[in-house]
Amino acid sequence: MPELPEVETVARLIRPHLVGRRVVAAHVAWRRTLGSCAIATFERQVVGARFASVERRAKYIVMRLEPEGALVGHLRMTGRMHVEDGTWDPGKFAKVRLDLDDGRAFHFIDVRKFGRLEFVRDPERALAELGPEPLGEHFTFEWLRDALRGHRRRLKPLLLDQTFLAGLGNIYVDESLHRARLHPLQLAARVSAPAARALHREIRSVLSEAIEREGSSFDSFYRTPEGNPGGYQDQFQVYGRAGLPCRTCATPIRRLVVGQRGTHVCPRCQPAPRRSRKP
DNA sequence: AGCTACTCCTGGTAGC
DNA sequence: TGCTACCAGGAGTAGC
Repeated sequence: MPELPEVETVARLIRPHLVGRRVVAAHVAWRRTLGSCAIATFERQVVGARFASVERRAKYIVMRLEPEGALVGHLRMTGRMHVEDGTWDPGKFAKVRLDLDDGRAFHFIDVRKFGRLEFVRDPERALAELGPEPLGEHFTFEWLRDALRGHRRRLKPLLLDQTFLAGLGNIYVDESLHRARLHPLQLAARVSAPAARALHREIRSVLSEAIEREGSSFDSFYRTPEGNPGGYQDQFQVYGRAGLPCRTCATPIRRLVVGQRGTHVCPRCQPAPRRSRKP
């Protein structure tokens, strides 16, 4: 499912097709994609506006509009964005289409309908609760070490919390924890400084490598705006590899459930914390 | 504060 | 072949 590397890929690939373009018409096939906004209101706010920029913040795509406001998109599990010629058929899962002044069209497509494309007047305020960007300058080893100390939560739920750190999802948390040799149930406050340094390093390298490969595709859902699958799934060490040998030590990867999320660990590389709960 | 459970959704898959 | 049941999960919310 789209996490930071997938969303970054989408933003990079749609940006050159959108910036400078004006919206000449909007078609909404599923109202809830717009959040709480009525279709007529959305159309009034978007039609006639011009795309000023396309940026990623956490797992959101922020498309600033002139003269005001922004479209804030979230792909959730199965959302896709495309910019295609006007004759292109987005298929039966099309949710929103914005016709552009160059004859092309922006499409928001979503099988499971969890994705969102919302108009907001003030994107800074709408996204104010998010934590730091893992690839940004504020996410330093020192920040992570100190932030972990201040929490009594377990590592995995904490790293998935977008108000703590913004952009990681289930896949890249599992991959980062494995590479840092940390167990997902480890209490954050008990992570040593050297382990925090490893976690900081591995989060950044996992995300950077995944962006280089345009994200991960392991089912039919995530595709880039050009229709291509990502390439990072070939690098997975643990995610989706339950029962398969660890690529480091050959111990079979185990799957557990942490916070209702499928969680993948190597029991040897990532020793369980003392006094960990038994299932 | 931090946990669990539930909601929203539907294609894919396992089991019969 | 065709049915049913269940699974995946990002984020929001409710309740303990």
